[in-house]
Amino acid sequence: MKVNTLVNIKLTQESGQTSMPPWKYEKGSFSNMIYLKEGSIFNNESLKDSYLNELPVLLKVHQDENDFNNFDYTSQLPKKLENNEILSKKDVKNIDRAVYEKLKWTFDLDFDLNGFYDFLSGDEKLVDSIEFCRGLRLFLASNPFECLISSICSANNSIARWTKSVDRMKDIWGEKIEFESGTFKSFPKASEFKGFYKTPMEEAEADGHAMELECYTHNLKSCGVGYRADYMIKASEIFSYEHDLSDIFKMDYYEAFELILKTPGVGPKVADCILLYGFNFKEAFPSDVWIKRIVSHLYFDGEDISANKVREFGMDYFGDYAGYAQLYLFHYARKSGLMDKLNK
DNA sequence: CATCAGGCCCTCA
DNA sequence: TGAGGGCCTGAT
Repeated sequence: MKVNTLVNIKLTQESGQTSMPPWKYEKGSFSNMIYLKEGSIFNNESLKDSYLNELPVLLKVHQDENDFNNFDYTSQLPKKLENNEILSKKDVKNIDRAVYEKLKWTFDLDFDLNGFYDFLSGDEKLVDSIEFCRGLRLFLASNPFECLISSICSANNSIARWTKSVDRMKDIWGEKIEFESGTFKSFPKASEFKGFYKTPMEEAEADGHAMELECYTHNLKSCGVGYRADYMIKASEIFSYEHDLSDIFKMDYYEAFELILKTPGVGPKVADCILLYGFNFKEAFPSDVWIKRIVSHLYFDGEDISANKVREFGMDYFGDYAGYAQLYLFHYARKSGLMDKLNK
């Protein structure tokens, strides 16, 4: 299927947004398994039972180099459904529609990017960012819990490290689903996550120390998350028992911010990342040290501004464009060489 | 080998 | 209510 919309898929995938690691990249296509949760997908009762209204689908997105005005996508059902003639025409149609909705969500395709560029054009400090970032969009979470853990993992960490950690968690604990194009793994649910071992020692004790300690690698520390393992376990407990993450979809920004900020390992910057990349709250302005440096340089004459002041400035100055402004400022600074200059 | 980046939590004014 | 030290890992 072809979609005609301005978007740079590769740039969006590789821009380090904490919704999830980049998808599997092969021969110019990005692939990922997503779950369709719409209860109305199936008419067929046996399918409803076997998948509890969560149907895994492989989504593959291809874009020709340097043509950012359109892209192609295909979807595949799991192998065990492939030659399943019980799928009615109506089921197939419902699945196709749900896939397209998920695709639009993932790359924020309904956002009026050219309207945003009109806004940037009115700010002489931002107008150059358009050419450096053309087609960059939000990369929205397929799975809010994965976004929560990714975001906690990203704190005081590098993009390369947190993406590797999250991929490793999927590899160890994810549900394995076979597709014609290969095997994919899901991100584990909060209710499973809260039972994971934190350290090799915990894992070894549960196993009666049957092997050398270094052989135990199915635990959070072995994923390279360090001291964040504690935060992640506590966060998964909170969102298994006390709160349902999807409740955040029903809240306004301020209520959601207060709630998510109470999660261990989640401070103001991570909270805004979760709300922006996980839940599409575009008024969030995640303020990390880079945004702090860039905003200080561009709008405060180099004066050292606290992260909290930067956040307030961004939300106030950019309003509903705050999230996109943050995304564009970061990548503009990265690509234009401004970052290297500010790092001195 | 040492040093450093990175945001949150905790302690102490 | 804000300043500052320590945390864990991987890159250099």
